[in-house]
Amino acid sequence: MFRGATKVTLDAKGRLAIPTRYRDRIAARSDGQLVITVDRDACLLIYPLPDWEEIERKLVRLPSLQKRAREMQRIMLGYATEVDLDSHGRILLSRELREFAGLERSAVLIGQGHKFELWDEERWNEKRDAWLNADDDGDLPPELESLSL
Amino acid sequence: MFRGATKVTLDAKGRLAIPTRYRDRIAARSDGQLVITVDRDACLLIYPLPDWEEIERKLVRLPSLQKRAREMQRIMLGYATEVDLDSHGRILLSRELREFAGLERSAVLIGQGHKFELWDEERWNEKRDAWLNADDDGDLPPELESLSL
DNA sequence: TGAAAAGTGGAAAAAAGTGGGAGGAGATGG
DNA sequence: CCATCTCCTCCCACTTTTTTCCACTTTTCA
Repeated sequence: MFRGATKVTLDAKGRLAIPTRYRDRIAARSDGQLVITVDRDACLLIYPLPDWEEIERKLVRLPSLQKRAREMQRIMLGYATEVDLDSHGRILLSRELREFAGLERSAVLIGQGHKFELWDEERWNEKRDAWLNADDDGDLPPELESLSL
Repeated sequence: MFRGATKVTLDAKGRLAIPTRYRDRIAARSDGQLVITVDRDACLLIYPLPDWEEIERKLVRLPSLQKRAREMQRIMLGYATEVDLDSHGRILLSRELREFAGLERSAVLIGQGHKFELWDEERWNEKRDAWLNADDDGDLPPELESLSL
């Protein structure tokens, strides 16, 4: 399980150092191979290669007559880029991916189970605050209401 | 069961000494491994690893189509950070977590059953006073009204 | 009041992050 | 089709951060 939020910085060439605590797991799972694609919420998704391949199989099987499904497929597959960790544990984000997610220098890497999300720091803070402050008296899904933390 | 409120101080590196009376129980339950994440009320939650893993299982099972559920999941999993007690019973709080909870130096550690809450002292005092002074004649949920203390 | 335990801070060593430069592949235009 | 230029990639070196370990201070309990 990937967990936890880490502030990261992109250098002038668009390189991003993966936090050390994740590297062993990535090396073990996919020998340092990752796939990056885009998400609806203007962030990037980063998967170890085998996990991505599973997603990909599901995507391809989507009924391609449905408009929404085709759109999803086009976008997620279309942006999916395979990258390797360099000798210092960094990955290179293509210009296209950076532009899509509005990434300049400061970013936040969020562990989400079997994948990561990468956000421009400012966008992340805004979204997070919006989610936290959302007033949801009464309209919380029952599964969530009853979840005692 | 963790109980009681303790004033604690963070040092310049963001380290926090766990009060001694809890250490044996933490060592027994999780060999000194804790998971820290964030709460909606701008404080941190601290769980022994096995207790957190149970929460995590529940979170992952949430219906991921529901927007609110996904948001909760993103934030709680996203901030969840695993830490170990050092040789002096201290844990290190990452910059990200400290910033989220507005933690500087003075903090309050609150025992809450199977977890702890960690508050910036000033925020805690304000919130506590606000809760105590809240006037809620009649609009308490029935579960609470009928609870005889 | 003294001894022991806990709390606190700091220094040194190790590791990670960051940036720059050289070499090479591919693109572009003559 | 070749020459040249640009962009990308790989590698090295330096800086900063993190971690670990130790020492001193403060508190607690006998």
